[in-house]
Amino acid sequence: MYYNARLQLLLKKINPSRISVMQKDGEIYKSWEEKGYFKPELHTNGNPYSIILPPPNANAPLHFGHAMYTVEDILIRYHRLLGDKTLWLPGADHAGFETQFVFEKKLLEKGKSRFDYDRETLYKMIWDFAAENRPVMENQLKRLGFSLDWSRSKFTLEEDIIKIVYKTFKKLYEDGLVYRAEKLVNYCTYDGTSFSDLEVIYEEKNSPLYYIKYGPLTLATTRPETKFGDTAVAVNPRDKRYKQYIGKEIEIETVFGKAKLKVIADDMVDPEFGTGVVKITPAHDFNDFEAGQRHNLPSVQVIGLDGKMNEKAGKLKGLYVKQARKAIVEEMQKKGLVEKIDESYINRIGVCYKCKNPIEPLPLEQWFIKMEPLAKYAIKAVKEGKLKIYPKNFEKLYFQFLENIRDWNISRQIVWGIRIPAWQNKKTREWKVTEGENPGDDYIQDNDTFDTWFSSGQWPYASLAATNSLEFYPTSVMETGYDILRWWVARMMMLGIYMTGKPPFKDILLHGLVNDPLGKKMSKSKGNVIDPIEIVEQYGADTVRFALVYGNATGNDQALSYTKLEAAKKFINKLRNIARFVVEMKPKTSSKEAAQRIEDIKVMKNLEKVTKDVTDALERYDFNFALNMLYEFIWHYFADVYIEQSKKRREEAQPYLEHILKTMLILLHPFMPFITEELYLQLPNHLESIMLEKWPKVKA
RNA sequence: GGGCUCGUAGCUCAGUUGGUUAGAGCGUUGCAUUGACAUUGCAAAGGUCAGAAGUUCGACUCUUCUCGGGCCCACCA
Repeated sequence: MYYNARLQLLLKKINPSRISVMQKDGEIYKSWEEKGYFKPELHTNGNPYSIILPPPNANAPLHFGHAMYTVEDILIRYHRLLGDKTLWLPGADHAGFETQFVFEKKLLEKGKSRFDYDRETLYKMIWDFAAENRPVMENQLKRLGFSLDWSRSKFTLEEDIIKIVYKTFKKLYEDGLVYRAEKLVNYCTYDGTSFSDLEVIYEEKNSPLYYIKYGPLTLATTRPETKFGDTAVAVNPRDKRYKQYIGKEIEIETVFGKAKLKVIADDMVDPEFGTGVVKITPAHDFNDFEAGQRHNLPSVQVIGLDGKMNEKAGKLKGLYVKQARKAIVEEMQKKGLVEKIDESYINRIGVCYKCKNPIEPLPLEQWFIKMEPLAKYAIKAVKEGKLKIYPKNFEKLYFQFLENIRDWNISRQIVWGIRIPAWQNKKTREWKVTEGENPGDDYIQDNDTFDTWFSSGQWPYASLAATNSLEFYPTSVMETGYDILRWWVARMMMLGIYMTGKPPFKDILLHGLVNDPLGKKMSKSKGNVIDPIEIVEQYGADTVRFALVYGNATGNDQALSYTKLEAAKKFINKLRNIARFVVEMKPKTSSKEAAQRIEDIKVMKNLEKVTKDVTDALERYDFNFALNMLYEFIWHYFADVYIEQSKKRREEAQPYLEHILKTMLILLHPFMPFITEELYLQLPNHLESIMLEKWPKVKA
C-alpha cells in the first residue's frame, strides 16, 4: 500500500534523535574553538571589528533575552567571513546586589542569614557560589553557537578589572565629580542597602489618606507615623484660606502633648489636594527634603535603617513602620485628632525592584557621582552623529534620561562587590580616595561596595584593557536589550567618554524582549519562564537562532513562536535535502566548461542580487530582511525552480549547483552556524571549515 | 501628567526612502507526488492595511484627531 510504503520510508529516514544532533553541534563547536577560529588572530591583517558581550550574571543560568545575542554572533561571523580581525569578548558580571539577594535566599533555606557571617566569610561563600555557576552560563552560550573568544573572558571582580575601576573612581574624585554627602537615599530596610533611582519601581497601592488635626489646621497624609519628624507645615502661598498662618507658628496637640510648628508657604503644595495643607518631614520624603532645604528646616530622623521607629517616636520606638502607622492612628483617634480617613485612596509607592518591599527614603552619607557634566558629553556624541542608535526611536529615550539625570548614588551596603577605595581618618574624619592601597594606620576603609553598574559601566574599556586588546577600542557596536539602555548603555557612554575621550562604541543596537508564546513577559512570579536551553535541546541551536531573527523587526518585542521553530526545522530539512541532491546524488561526470544556458545566466544574476541584498541588510542591521531573502531564494528559487530545471540537464548544471550551494551556506552561516558547517564539509574541495571561507564579493 | 510603541489574511508577524495585482510562517481547501525533501510541489480561498480627516498625481507608509492594547518615565503629600 502506498501509505505503508511511505511510512516505512519515513521510519527508515527518520533521523537521528535530537541528542545526536546536539552532540554533533557540540563537536563542531569544540573543533572551532580548538582551532582558534574565535580569536581575532584568525585574520591578523584585517580591519578590527569588535563587540563586547553584555556580561551575563555569573551566578544565574541564561534566560531567553540572552539568546537574542544571536544578533551579535551574526555580526561577528559575518565580519569574520569578510576577513576582518574580529573579536567578540565574553565576560561575566558579579551582579552585586542581585547575586547577594539570590545567595541570601539560599542561606534562608538553610535557616541562616547574612548576619551570621562576617564580611570576609560571606564574600568567600558568594564567590564560590558564583564560581560554581559561571561555567553553567558559559556552556549555555556555547550551546547557542556563540563564537566568543574564550581566551579573553573576564570577570568583573578580577584584580585587573578592580584596579581600573579604582582608577576611574579616583579620577572622578580628583576632578570633583565624586562627592560624599548625607542625602535622602532610596533605602530598602529588608535588604539593608541603598539604591540608585533606577532600582526603585513604583506600584499603585491602596494607602489610606488620614486627615489629621494640626492645631487650627487639618492636613492629609498617608504617612502619619512620620509626624514625629515633622519640622513644618506647608500651604500654597496663593491659598487664601491659610494666608493668616503663613510665617507663623501654630500650636498643635500631639500624642506627646502640645508642640509648636512653623507654617511655611511653598509652591509645591497643591491647594486642590486634601485640605491644601501638607506636613513637612525632611528626613523621610524626597519632596519634603527639598522643601526643608529651601526653607532651612531642621531634619529629624524618626525611622532607622532597620525599618523601625527610633527614640524620637516615644513609645512607638522599636515598632516597624507599618505597625507604627496603625498604632499612631489609634492613639490619635483616641485623642480625637483624626478628622476622617479616606480608606480608598490609591497612590504610587516606591518599592524595591527585587524584594518589592517599600523603599524608605532615609538620610544617609553616601558617595555620589555628579552626572550632569558626564551626561553632557554622552548627549553631544549622539547629537553630533558620532554614533548612532538603532532603532532610531530609542534615541529619544536616551536623551530623555540623560537630560534629566540626577546624581548617582554608587554606595551599596552589601559585601558582594568592589569595595569602595575610600578611607576615613579616625581622628580628623577626613576622607582619602586611593587606588586601593591603605593610606595608613589612622584610616579605616569605607564598608560599602560600588553599585554593580559602576563597574559594568566601564566594561568595554576595562575588559579590553585587561586582556591587552585595546586596539579594539572603541568597539564596533554595542548590542543589548533596550531594557538596559539607561542602566547600562548610557552609563557606559558617560564613563567611557570620561575615561578615554571617546565613546566606547561606534553604534548602539538594541533588541527587543522575548515574551512567552502568548506575548506575556516571562517572569518567575508568573511561572511562564521558558529555558532557552531546553528549546535548544528540543529543536537545535540553529533552529532557535532562526526563529528569533526571522519575521521580527530589529528592536521589537516578540513572542516565542513554536510555529516559527517548526518552520526553521523544516528549512533545515530543506537545506539537508538540497545538499543531498547536489552532493550525494552527484552525476558521475560533469561538464568542465559551464554551459551558459538562459537559466544559468538567470540563476547567477539572482545569486548576485541576493548576495548584495543580504550584505546590505546586514550592514544596516536588518537581520530579518537578510534572512528572509536567503530563505526565499534558497527554497522558492534555488530549490523550486533551478534545481527542478536542472534535473533534465544534471551534468551541465552541476558546477552551478555546487557553486550556488556553497555560496548559500556561506551567506547563511552567520545565522545558522552548525548546519552550514556540517553541509559545507560535505562539499567537494572544501576548506577545513566554512569559517575559513570568504564572504562573496558584491559588485558595487 | 509626559513620552514611546503596536493595532496589516483565521493565528503570529514582515512590509527598507510614499509608486503598479499588500507579503511570509502556521492554519484552511483542491490536485499531484514511492519524489533530493523527516514530506514536498502546484494551485486556491482569505485583508475596506483599527476608524476619521488632511497633504499628494498617488498613503499600509507622511500630518492631525478618535478608539483600543502594551511599555517606559515623572516628587502627587
